[in-house]
Amino acid sequence: MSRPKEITIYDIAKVLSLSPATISRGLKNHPGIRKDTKKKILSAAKSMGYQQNTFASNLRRKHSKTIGVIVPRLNSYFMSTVIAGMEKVANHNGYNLIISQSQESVKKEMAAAITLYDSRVDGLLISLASDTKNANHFNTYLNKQIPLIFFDRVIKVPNCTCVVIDNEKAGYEATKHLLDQGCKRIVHLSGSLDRNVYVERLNGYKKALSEKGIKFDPRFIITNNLSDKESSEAAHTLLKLSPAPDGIFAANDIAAVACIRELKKSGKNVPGDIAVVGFNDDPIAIVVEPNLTTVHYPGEEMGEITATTLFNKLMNLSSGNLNTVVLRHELIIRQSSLRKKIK
Amino acid sequence: MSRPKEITIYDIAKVLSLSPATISRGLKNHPGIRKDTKKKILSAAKSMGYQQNTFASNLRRKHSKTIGVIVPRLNSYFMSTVIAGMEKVANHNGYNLIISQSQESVKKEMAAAITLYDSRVDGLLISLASDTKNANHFNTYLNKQIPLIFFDRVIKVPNCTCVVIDNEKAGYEATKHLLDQGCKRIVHLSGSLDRNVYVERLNGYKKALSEKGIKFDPRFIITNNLSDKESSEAAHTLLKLSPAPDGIFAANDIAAVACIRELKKSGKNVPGDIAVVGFNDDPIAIVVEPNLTTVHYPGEEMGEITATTLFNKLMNLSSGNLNTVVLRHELIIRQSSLRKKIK
DNA sequence: AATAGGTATGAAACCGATTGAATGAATATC
DNA sequence: GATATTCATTCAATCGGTTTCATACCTATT
Repeated sequence: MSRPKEITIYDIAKVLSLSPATISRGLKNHPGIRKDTKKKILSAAKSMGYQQNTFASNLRRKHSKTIGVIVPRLNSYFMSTVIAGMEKVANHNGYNLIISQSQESVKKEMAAAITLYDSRVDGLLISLASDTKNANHFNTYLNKQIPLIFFDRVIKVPNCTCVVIDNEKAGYEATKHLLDQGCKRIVHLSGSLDRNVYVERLNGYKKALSEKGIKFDPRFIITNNLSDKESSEAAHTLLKLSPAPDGIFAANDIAAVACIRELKKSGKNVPGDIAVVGFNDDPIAIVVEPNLTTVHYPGEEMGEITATTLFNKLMNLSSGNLNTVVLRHELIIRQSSLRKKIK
Repeated sequence: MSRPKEITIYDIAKVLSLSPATISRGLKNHPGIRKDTKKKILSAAKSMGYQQNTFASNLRRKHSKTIGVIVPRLNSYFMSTVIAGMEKVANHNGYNLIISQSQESVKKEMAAAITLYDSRVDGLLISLASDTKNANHFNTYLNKQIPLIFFDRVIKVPNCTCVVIDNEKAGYEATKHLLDQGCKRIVHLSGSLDRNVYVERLNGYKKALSEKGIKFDPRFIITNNLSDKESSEAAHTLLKLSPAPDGIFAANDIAAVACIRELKKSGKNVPGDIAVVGFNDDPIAIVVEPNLTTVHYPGEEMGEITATTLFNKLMNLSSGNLNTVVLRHELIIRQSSLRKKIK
């Protein structure tokens, strides 16, 4: 019943009458080992069922071949796509991914940071919780010079790369598009204004308005957690505004779709009465009717690039020292905002 | 530039003039250490910024406090929800989650199994790739008695628990519902028939048909990868069938929604001409028009229960020895299949 | 006072791979 | 033929926490 004993390099050494040092070197293809010895070692290892003990190796080499990921939530389309991209790159480089959810809470984010630190991750990829105000809880990493990469929901920290899109520009484009469609009173549905992504989208919104000479009206900004539930409520709040809004720019697609659903229920026509633009290009965008105009945002690519940047940094490549990586985004115009023919 | 040195229990021992053994014991609340000594140790550890080296600990104790997860893909709503549930439970028990994607390929599944084995995971949670035929690549785990739990896409392996829903019953209910709505020629859109979930749903479909005395027609079974793309094509194939089908039972919601979209494009009325039922209850189900009738399937709960079962097994609780855990599912009836008033 | 029992701590081996320095053998150099 | 150089392998220390066994000290028992 007891577990069969592990095969170690000592066992192999004994069988081949060599020293453990030679086995270790042979196994990792060290140049100073003769080719036929290597071959013998490899085949013995295989036939004996040797599997290396990562702990011993990690303990000695002081790295883990593991990277940590902290995200607010795993179960959004965007986030799972990002992580799929990271996993691909990590796996390809022989690294493992340890994933933690902050559940949008700094407290859990701090706890996760500590746990992952104890697990001696070689680097950390982070998308911040909605109520995180600063990066102090990552100081242990900074002191130890363990690379930190922020993606999507980022914060400026010296020597840490951020991987983002140009949220302000995207917000500007989304809003400008609504204005171009003849909207005059655009509501912006936003998330926590502690987070760059939402502040910047809001700034883009403001910029587009001011460019058109439209005065910014704070009553037209509704912030919530952008969930289906709270956004449905927001839709009703927004219906009571007067003068009535004729456009909505929502900071994610879930919120936009919730609004469309509620507006339709209340007998409004989308885009006729109210045009709607979302953000993310989730799969629901092409399912909702009318199809949702939204900002496309390359999730998998963001994951891949974030992970690649980390590896570059770990290998001391200059490309790992970028301050910010800005990915392309694209406003995808569909029916939910189209009041005019596209010129 | 060099990394600041790590604080070890030896450093603490020196400062407090105690032995490393005492520090180790004090830190983990060993009963044989005096209370005030413990207090001293704890406070010194804290003020010196001690963080335990997991590798050293794992090396000695021969466990990793890490569990491995292998899934076909991360970026589906269902799967990310399952993993969110697992992460919650793991985190709560002080365990980390290492996640790998098989990308629906046995080869990658095998590679992931090896990597995770090398990482000495304490247990493995698996949902199989679409082309996996047997569980031989998990033999190393079985030999070492490392617990394996399969979820959703499972295979029978001695001593391994499976966490599933009753797919046959769900398939039966979905089909029966269509029959009750007056459908006579129901197409079943299925995935790889190497996978239990799809075979069982198909069996349920067959059972419902035979119960109504309807002869099973293999031309009415279309199998593909259930992606949006292939399912759109399937929709066109199915439109050419004669006699024309009047119902579709799709094995996931993505496929069902793709069908609805294509059918509508071709001028068909859903549910009037063709009633549609999906599987999974993805968020798109309540966005597509008409809203999709589908089998609800508790993702987060499945993740939590799978992880909990593993922990029970690790702690040798009898509840960890169940052969199969079957979760509740529910057919949620919405517009896409409703041709009659609900009685 | 001598012995037993219990408690708090320490010494040292151990987990298994890695690696700088040392060794020995074979080959090259003058 | 003696010395230098190269090559292949080994020695032994190291990473840092855990754990078994031993030890020292104190209290309780007779």
